[in-house]
Amino acid sequence: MLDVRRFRTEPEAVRAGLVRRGEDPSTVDEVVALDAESRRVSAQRDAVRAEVRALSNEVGSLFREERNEEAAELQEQSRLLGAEEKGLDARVDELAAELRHRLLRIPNLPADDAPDGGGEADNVVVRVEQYDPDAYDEHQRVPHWDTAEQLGLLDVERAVKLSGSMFVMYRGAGAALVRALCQLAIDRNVDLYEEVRPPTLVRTDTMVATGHLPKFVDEAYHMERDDLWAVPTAEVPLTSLGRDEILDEAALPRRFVAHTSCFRREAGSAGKDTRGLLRVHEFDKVELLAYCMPEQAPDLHAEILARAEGTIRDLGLAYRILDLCAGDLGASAARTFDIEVYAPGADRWLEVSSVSWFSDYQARRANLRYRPAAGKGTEVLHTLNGSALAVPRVWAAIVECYRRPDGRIDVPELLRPYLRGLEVLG
RNA sequence: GGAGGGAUGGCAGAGCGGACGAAUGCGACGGUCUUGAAAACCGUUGGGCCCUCACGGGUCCCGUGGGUUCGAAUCCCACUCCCUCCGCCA
Repeated sequence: MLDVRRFRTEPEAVRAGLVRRGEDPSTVDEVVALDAESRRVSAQRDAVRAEVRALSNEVGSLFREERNEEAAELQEQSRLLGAEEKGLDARVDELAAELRHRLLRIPNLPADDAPDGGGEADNVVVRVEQYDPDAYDEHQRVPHWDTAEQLGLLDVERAVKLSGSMFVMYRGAGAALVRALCQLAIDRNVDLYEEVRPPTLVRTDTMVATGHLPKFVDEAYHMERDDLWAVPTAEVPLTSLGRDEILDEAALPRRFVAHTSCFRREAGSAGKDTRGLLRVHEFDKVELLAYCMPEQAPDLHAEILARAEGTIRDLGLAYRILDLCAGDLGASAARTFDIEVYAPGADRWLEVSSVSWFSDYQARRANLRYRPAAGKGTEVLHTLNGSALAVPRVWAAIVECYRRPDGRIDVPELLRPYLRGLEVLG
């Protein structure tokens, strides 16, 4: 959520930011008007209320002095004011709710240095690593869904029997590989990041804090009976972990790493990327997330990117880094770098991590604050996050890249300790 | 799931219709004293919103939402959460 104050103090900047995203900037005027009206009415309400309080105190002391008639007179006066106050109060609530409703649906402003552009095609390729299009042999040009089914590592057919399309089941060494990848990603980050295992069913507030609600209701699984939502990423519980808390400056930055299942309905993407592991409803992911002061954010953004990238690099996969343009940024993000791995079998670049800086957008929704060591009062934190490792696509890229001429899969060096020394899958 | 009890400031804990943003204790911070520290003493010590360059002022917040009242932490209703006991259970 953007700070309403920005709408009053720099409406042009807000408008410009929304335009860069391709959003309709007319909401800015609506918010400005609502905000002005809301403050006007609440000031009025406060004044009336102050008078009622003063009168009531007066009534109290008059009764104590047994000057009952005078008291009764003031009582009547206060009653009338009370009625007026009630009306104003209702109006204040109404305006506040309306304002919040608007603000919750307005996306974050892109960072100044995020590239311009309207969509995917305008994203800037920052660099490409470990990729040589001519280096792949025929045996690596087999899609993972074929290889993995043949080797018994993946059982999509039975997963569909259990849960429907876009659910998958890993089996044997394939299941072990999932576990190995998660543990690898956690182990590489616990030096600095606190390991957390959060709940994966969360309340509505928790989903609202990260920006997944109300805008993206259709993307989320909802348990109606208990009014709980299945998290689409550990970002959701980790962001709310500190909700409504005030941290000391000395405690910052706070860093967390969490492995969770992630659930996504993938509404609107029916028929797209449906083969194998390209897009699934439920998957494992290890997420990195940090709370920090604004001035710490650039360094942390670089740090999280470096860590996510390091794991992919050390797994020996080809990848590239994209700087997302304003028009392609997620609603809550101010700046995002995507990491995409190259899958030679599917012959596609697969997004495996989105490393985002959310400025104070999520923190304001979550009411995440800190107390500066110097000065007084509280400030809103900044949040950042990125996938340390998202299993299905990395799993797929490994199966394709490391496929040997005999159709079996070499286990990347890095993962062998996590697979009891296993060198070949299948 | 059944039966009871509870929710107040950083923590502990009073208050149960009138001057209560809230006693008291602890903690924290500042000061006096001290070579330094401790002890003692004095003082300060929540957050949101609005107005103000500022000083300051107004208002809201005693789990949440509603109600009664001139006036609610205090009374009423609903909800949520927590604790204890019983049942069930990985």
